[in-house]
Amino acid sequence: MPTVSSEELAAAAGVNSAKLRKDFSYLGSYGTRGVGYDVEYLVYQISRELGLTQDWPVVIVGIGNLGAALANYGGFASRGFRVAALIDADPAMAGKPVAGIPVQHTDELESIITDNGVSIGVIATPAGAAQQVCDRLVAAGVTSILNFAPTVLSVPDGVDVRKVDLSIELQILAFHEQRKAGEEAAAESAAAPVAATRKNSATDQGPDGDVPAVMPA
Amino acid sequence: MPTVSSEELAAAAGVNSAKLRKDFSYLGSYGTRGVGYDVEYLVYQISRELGLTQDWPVVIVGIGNLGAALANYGGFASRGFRVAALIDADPAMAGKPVAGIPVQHTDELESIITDNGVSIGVIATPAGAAQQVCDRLVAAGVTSILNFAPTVLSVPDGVDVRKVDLSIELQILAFHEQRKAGEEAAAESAAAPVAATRKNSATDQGPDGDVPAVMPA
DNA sequence: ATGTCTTTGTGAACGCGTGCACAAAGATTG
DNA sequence: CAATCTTTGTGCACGCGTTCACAAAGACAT
Repeated sequence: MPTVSSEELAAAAGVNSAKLRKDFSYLGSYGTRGVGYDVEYLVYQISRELGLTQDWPVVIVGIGNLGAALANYGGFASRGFRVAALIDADPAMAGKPVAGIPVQHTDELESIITDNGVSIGVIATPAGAAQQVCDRLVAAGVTSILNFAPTVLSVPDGVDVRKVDLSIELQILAFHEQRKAGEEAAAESAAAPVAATRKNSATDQGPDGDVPAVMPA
Repeated sequence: MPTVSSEELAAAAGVNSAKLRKDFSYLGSYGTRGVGYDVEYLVYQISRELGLTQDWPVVIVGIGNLGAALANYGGFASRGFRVAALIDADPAMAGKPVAGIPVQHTDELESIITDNGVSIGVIATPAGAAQQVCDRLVAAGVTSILNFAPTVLSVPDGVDVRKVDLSIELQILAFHEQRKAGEEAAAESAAAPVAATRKNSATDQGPDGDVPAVMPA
């Protein structure tokens, strides 16, 4: 039976092993003392907790470049997501297959949501159409929305919205880039250490961490 | 002179006003006691600190759906980014304009980087090509990379990488969706409160916050 | 000018999460 | 079966960031 110790996992993830054990303990006691964690069982338990073992039908609204990119993105299926439908307002798109799935017209939105029991919607429309699409999705029963349009959506209580701003990551890189340049001509401005930049781990390639808490766009 | 108080800003952002004032204080003393912060001046100071007042030439490598979507994305220009070039390995793409910018062949990569003084590169290639493209970008002088390919890139010290995984946000939504469903059939599993989900503010639509620290993909 | 009122900037206290350190548990060996 | 060794699960202490609370600063009214 293949196993891993918290120590090994912690080293790989660049975190403290005690923290990792404590985090796992919230999911239950899945480890064996003196041995470690059964890899397969652990993966299953974490997958289950994260909802990866369920099948999540999603609809993508707005099949432009971004919508098409999302439809083609392979990472969805492996994470338990199933693209139930692609929806676009352009009648010329209707019926045309993208990533093997025929695009349907916005008129069908409500029936698609209902018939497929969709609770997660992805908005990849232009900014102007986003709120309207959002309202229709919510009215049809969607309770989670992933928004790629550059607008803050307003939704009723009980509906989750996550906004993805593709330029924010670039901005963070530029921020670091600027600091790199600044260090060469170092110590030009005396004090003002600017919200201490903490580096989590050497292999940190993710969002979160290293971003100032308050910094409006 | 239009001004804002830390109290107003804090309310709008859903944070504590003292924290906001302390954060601002790291940038210097830009407020006036009894009045607040001069909006225009504050915006300028924050913009400058974040590097938004500089011009950042970027190259986008891999002009598929995603690359094209990025090239068309309006949010870049307004944040100080300038798409210096679009690069693709497909010779058939060469010369074809995307978002008004002609696509150039991978052969030109090094000269483009050098000639334009590009320090930030965006990788939107398939997973298989990403590391190779990354190596060439770095060799040519790029020191910050935004990676949309589903691969973890390895880079030398001094080079920043940020990986954007479009499915992670969906996964977070699915996680919450699952918990919503679980609450109805509540208290089925006794204890195990699972890493307490903290909600930052009522209007939180952003990444960060509300995500478990350790949770491998 | 003097007083009052508002809001900043920050020292100090509090609270929470992280990491330490160890007892308990179980595997493994003789 | 006893002894030893490894690794988990967790109580506790420390440290850091958030929040409180207030003195200082400046605007504005009288």
